[in-house]
Amino acid sequence: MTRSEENYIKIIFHLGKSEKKGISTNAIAKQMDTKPSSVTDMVKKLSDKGLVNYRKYQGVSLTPVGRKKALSIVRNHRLWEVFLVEKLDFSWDEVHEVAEQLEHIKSEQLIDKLDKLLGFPRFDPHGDAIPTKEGEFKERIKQLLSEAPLNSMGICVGVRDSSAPFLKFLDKNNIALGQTIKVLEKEEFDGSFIIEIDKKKMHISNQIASNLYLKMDEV
Amino acid sequence: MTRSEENYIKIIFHLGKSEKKGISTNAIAKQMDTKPSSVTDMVKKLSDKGLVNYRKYQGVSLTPVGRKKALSIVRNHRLWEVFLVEKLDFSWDEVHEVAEQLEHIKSEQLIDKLDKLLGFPRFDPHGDAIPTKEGEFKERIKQLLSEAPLNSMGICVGVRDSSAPFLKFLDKNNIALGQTIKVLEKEEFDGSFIIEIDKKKMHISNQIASNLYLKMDEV
DNA sequence: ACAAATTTTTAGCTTTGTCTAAATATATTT
DNA sequence: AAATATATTTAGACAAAGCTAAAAATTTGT
Repeated sequence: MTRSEENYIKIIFHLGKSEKKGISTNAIAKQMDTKPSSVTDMVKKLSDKGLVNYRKYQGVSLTPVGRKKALSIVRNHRLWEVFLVEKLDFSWDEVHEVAEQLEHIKSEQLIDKLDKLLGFPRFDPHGDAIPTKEGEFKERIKQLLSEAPLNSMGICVGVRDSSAPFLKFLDKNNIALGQTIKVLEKEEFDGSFIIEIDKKKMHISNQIASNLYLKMDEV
Repeated sequence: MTRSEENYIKIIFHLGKSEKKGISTNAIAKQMDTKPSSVTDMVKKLSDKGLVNYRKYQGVSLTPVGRKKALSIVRNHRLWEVFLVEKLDFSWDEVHEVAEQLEHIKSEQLIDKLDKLLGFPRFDPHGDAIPTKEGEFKERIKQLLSEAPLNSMGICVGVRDSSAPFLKFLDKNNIALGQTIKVLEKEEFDGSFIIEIDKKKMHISNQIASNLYLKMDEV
């Protein structure tokens, strides 16, 4: 598989998660930053190779083989992201571009050993699940902390209110993107929560909880 | 610079170390595993870009800019080799192929941080010097331990006699490829040596010393 | 249901890096 | 120094992956 083929497969995979029907060449073109006509060409090639299902004008979807391949690329990408953040002190938002290159390195041994070095992580720095070597993959959902089930765990991935006072509050309380948060209790009276961050319990109001996005395990 | 251009520059650099005159397209073709005619095409392009000096039928050499670029690629390659051996437990002889891919990843920040993670190593697992970020580079020479100057240090990189008894002897005495060896004393009477390995002194006969290759610093 | 708008595909061209076969320079031998 | 051998370059072609412009299919609006 060429690098370009791998990129197409990866993007079709990501688009396919939200869309149940065939993915349009237009949508792919937008993501790949290329023209729809180029996509048509490539999609035909991928179809000939048995990686996607394609019928003219009807959009594209991955075959089981294509999906397996896509999962492997996503696995590489996310493992490298963990490496960059954990071992090389990249920050959260600097890793994507580099991981985009590293994901194409071809060596099964390399990925196995990298996985081991990192302690077999299950999630990347953005809170997204890392597919296993065998291709198991359980997507995590982004949701508001206030809507998360009790006793669930997740990673803080974003804010709804990005006003200065709110961000200041988060900073003061050591709540940062990428942090693991466990939802312990909900007080029905005022909708406030008790959560655990860094092995410390803390109490947050409903207003805070309704403005923090987490990536939670499906429970 | 494309990946292919980088590979040409790298190979011209390596060939240029032994050869003082222009490098022939034939020699490059052999190393690149391609045809001389393809080399001619590429070499013209590199010449247009100011990376090599080229006159028809007269061979090729790197310009200062080309050399700088080559050193950067060699630096990447060797740093990745150190990473693979030190951090991922690759063995000595498994690293080249993977490093060949990793060397082309484009991110200055990545290499800086990798360098730091590895503790700013000066030599790769094969005992070859790693060019500095600034492009300083002092080549190491492979020579027999028996011919190394006193008080010099080097890395064991090969054997001249590869018979089973010799290899067995090395194994028994914990002398392995990749090991750092310091030459302490030479006994003129029988040509034997006192060397230091792993902070322990040991005595070896001239016969052993004349069959071990080291990469030594130029002194 | 039919015209208009949009999406998708086709056809033909470009660039990069390669190849083969033929032509031309250089090197070697006698 | 001429003849032969070897090395190098040129010319023309090809595959990959992209583009533009035009044609065809699908979807939308009335």
